Amino acid sequence: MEISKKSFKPAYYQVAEAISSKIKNGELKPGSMIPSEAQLCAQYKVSKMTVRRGLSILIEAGYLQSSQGKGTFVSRPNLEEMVVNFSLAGKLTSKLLSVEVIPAPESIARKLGIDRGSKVIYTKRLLFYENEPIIYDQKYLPYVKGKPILEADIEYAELPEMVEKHIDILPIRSELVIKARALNKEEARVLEEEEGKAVLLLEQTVYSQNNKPVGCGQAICHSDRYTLKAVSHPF
Amino acid sequence: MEISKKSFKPAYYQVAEAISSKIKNGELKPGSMIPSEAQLCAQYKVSKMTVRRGLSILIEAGYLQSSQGKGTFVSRPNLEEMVVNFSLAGKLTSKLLSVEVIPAPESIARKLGIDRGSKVIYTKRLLFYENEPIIYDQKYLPYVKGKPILEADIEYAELPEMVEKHIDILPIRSELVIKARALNKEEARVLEEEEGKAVLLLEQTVYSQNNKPVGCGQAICHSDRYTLKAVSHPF
DNA sequence: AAGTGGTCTAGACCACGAC
DNA sequence: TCGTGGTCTAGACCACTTC
Repeated sequence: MEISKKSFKPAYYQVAEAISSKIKNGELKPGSMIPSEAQLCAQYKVSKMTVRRGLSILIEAGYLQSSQGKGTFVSRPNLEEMVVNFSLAGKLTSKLLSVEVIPAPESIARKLGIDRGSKVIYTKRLLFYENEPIIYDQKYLPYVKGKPILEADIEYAELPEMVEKHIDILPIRSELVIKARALNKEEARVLEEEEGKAVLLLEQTVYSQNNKPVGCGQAICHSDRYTLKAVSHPF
Repeated sequence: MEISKKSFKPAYYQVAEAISSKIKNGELKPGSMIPSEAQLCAQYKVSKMTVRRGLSILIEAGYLQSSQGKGTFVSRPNLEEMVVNFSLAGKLTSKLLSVEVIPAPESIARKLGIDRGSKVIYTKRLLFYENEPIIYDQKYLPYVKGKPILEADIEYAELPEMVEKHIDILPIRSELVIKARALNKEEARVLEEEEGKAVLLLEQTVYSQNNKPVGCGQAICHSDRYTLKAVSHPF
């Protein structure tokens, strides 16, 4: 009825488009039930697997919700779950300020689940955009004896990459806590900004397979020059 | 070979688990190619569609990457894309401070793509956690004549919901800009906090089908009592 | 030509909900 | 019992990459 087999778009995608456009233009309203899979198969002349694959796209995007035995229903698109792309690098240039092996401060030891005073690698980086300092980035990871650290590897590396290289563990999960805070004296000096200025603070922790923290870091972001953006999961 | 048909977990899920555990324990290393779909079918004694469905889970989570004609390869899990659940409500209680129809201030008119001075609905809310004010929430949406606003609807409504009810447009996309800022006098009074204190500022804009902005808002978050959390897309 | 991933089918069977 | 979504199959065909 509606699906063109000659199109470059696959059939399942066309099904998703057809239904989502009916939602967007109001033909299908939130709360209402859409035609059953069997009906959609007949209507679009495609197989059940194809219909289901199309629907699954819209389900994931939050446009639809289905429950076994009842049917598939239109829901409001999920605009509360948003994706933030937390990549400090990209267009920024990077300058490595220092790399040290130090005894873990209390707060870091707690975060990493290690003994206070255990040795950790502590790196400081400054990230620039067009020669202006934007982000002051500090990372901590457990120090493993006999694993030398190459400064060249650190300058542009993100936390997960450093963990993989220097602890030889593949991080598989990451958490980010987003806060606001006032700049302290040292941070202000590094970021060329006034002390006490409000800045974004991004605290990242990465975890290994066993849910053990294997690295953490904080990024202090000059708030006039950098903002985080998040977007709802689109279709 | 590995898949139990009696398990409560569907076969495709077991395939995903089997492969992801091989990645996590290092048996399959980033960069390396995994067995072809045909081989996996033979190994696990399941059909191609089932294998592919399992793989697609890991592809979406960033563990795998496949390219037509070449193969499917292990990649580092994507830890840069993180999901932040931006729901102000939930366990918070809400108090509506005011609802007004006002001429749009310059900044809001620009955000909403309307003429400066056009009428907008302006709502102010205060959100509490255990009787402490946490978030000062302000919203703006175009005023539509003849669409009365029920205060009861606003007290707990989020922006997309308000837009849907009062402009009769279903918002399908949302953007969030996350900043840090110092509290001004009015905000400090409302949040019972000192003026100049650093706070998180969440600026949300919601869009209609045609990518037209149909509402915006800002949430000022008491930073000692509230932090945003984001997590990497897990499997 | 051979091997890879990508799409699609027609139908089977199951689990669940409403009647 | 019937209609719904959820899983799975065996095989077909296509598009792309490599040799």
